[in-house]
Amino acid sequence: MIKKEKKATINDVSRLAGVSKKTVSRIINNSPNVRAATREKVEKTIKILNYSPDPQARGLASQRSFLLGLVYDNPNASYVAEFQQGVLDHCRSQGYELVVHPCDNKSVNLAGELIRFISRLKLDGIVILPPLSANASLAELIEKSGCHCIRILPAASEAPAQVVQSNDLHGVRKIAQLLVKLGHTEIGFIHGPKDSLSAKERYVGFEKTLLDLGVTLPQQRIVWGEYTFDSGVACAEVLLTKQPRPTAIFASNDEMALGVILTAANMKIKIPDELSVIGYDDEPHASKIFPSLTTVNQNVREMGRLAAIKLVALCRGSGEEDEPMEHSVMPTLIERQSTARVKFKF
Amino acid sequence: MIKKEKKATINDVSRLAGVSKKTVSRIINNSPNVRAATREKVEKTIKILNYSPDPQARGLASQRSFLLGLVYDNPNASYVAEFQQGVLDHCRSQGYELVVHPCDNKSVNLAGELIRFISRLKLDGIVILPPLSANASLAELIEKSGCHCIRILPAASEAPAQVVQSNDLHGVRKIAQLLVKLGHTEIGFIHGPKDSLSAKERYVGFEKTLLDLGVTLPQQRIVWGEYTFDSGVACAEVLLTKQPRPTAIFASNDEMALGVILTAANMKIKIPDELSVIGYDDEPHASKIFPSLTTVNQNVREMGRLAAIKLVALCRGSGEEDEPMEHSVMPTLIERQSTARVKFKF
DNA sequence: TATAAAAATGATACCGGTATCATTTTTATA
DNA sequence: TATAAAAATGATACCGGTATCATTTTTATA
Repeated sequence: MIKKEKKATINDVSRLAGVSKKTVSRIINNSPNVRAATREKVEKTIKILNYSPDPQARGLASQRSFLLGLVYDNPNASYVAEFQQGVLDHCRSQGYELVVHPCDNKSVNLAGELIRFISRLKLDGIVILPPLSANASLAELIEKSGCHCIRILPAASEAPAQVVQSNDLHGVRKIAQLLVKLGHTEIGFIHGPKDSLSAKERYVGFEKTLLDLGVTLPQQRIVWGEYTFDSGVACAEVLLTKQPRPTAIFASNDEMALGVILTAANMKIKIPDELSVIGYDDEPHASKIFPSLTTVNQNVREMGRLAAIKLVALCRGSGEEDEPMEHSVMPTLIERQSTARVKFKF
Repeated sequence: MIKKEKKATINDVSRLAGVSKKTVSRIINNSPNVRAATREKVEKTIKILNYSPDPQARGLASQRSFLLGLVYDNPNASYVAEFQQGVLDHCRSQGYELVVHPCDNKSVNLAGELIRFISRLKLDGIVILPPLSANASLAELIEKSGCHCIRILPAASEAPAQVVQSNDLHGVRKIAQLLVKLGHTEIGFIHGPKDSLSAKERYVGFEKTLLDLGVTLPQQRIVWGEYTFDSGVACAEVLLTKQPRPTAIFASNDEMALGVILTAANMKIKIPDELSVIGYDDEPHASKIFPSLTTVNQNVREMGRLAAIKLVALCRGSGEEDEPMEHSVMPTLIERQSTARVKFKF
């Protein structure tokens, strides 16, 4: 039962169908100007021979590859994995495969390296994840090299043409609303890294929404973290030792929120009775700790799917004329145990 | 400063170097029978033109692709991401790129789908992660289709030829030794899924080591989980309500151990004073919860690197003759806050 | 119905490498 | 030094598709 039957080629198909191989090629590529009868006949033959075109040959002849690249330097494995899954959700059914390419944001010749990667594999398109995606000139360079390029960015940051946005504004608005609804007025905020677009957007949106709801976020309640667990610990220590103590802390990502929870535990501060904590990202473990973490799910997989849809459309050269595509993904607030109505003030 | 200079081809190199393109090809592929002087001359020319061969053309002509595949159906994103990173550590410097291919273990025609994936892209080799890797006939089928294949498996399970092993035996031995050293004799064990090789190996090795150290693991202290958080919660409830209560629980993976920790917290059982908990995997959050989790790090990235080394060697056709390669990766026990010396008995 | 224009199809070169086998050059042997 | 064997190199076909442009067929118009 060895299935080592030789793969059918375009020549086999054209011979059996009684047409030229160029016609078969037209049908494979959905070119116009093929009679319906011819198309049907050839498609039947393709099915009979179980033919599928050789991507390498196709690529060599047409200077394409039917490969997409995923470029990232992201410490958050689950983010990358989920995104990757979303991309594959769409692109595999479209005949594209995905090549993953982690790289180093601090690398001296990142652009050169990426260009080489792209040209070596003749990638049809790539998706750049944050924080690499913040580098607009990098994306420009890549576009210039003839490779389509979708960047993942927070909502406010850029024109939506080659961008898929996570609507962080919406996410932090929900958070601010929740905290105010629960009666919190003394709120601490842990800011993300200075060069992070999402960090900035989360800050701006959070503060503005609070203000709209009549709550101020004073400077001494804002501390700067690095999106890491350790920085979360450090920031929490600062916030929780200042008097009066805040009754709630919003950390700009889950990683730092976990640091807050740990620090509170060490300081015997009860969550959520004495302190509400909110994160952002809904990492896999956010629901599996005690107390489980109230946070925002970015719907990363959906973002990946959207990015793939846009990218494949671009590669097919049909991006512009079609109806404008969805490009912003709404995050979802997820309430868990780490938030509660204010009981005391300090 | 647009760098749209046309990519140099093998013809450019051969012309400039004054040799035939077949000779250039020989040098690219490290073929024997090339004079040193010729090689040097051509290599200089390659450098001057910044030439690198087109993988598609190469693949089309030689029926290879210089692509490796990573096939998995693994719920643990960080495991996959780390492994992926390890593979790339090696294979990128060797001129190979990585195509990721998540798939569904329960899919009816998994084998067929994988074979199509491989033949479409003419993958040179693939790595299969657990639990898919347990399916020996799948691997055989793939080998038969002409694609090299490395499986990741627990140590005891198979001949090391096309296998990279995680030495779970070593890991659980360390765990048993730690628990006994801390004075535990009333130990609960949460078994992994029935069809999981690692689950079985962890159980067998753990029980045997305990026995060697004079501690028995009675049947009623063994409960069956599914490597999921929820099953960990359920198993913990069973173990912690039976009298006498165990003073320690080893859950076969971190996910379930987190369930134990949560359950203990809900039952007001203090960790580690009243209960020691150990997991397996060292997931990213194991160190970031309270109490932080004692567990075993599998050195997944190193396993990925090893798998890539073996796979690339196989693809080059040099797997057999060389010195036998390392094929078993030793895990590392990591002691954290969730384990302590026995204080009470129940 | 004849003819022009448009649509459908095909012949052939080509993408950039490697494989095969022939030829040339070098080295070893008589 | 002549000759045979081995090593190095090259000419050409080929991998399996697409692009270009020519040719054939169909449709629209006079």
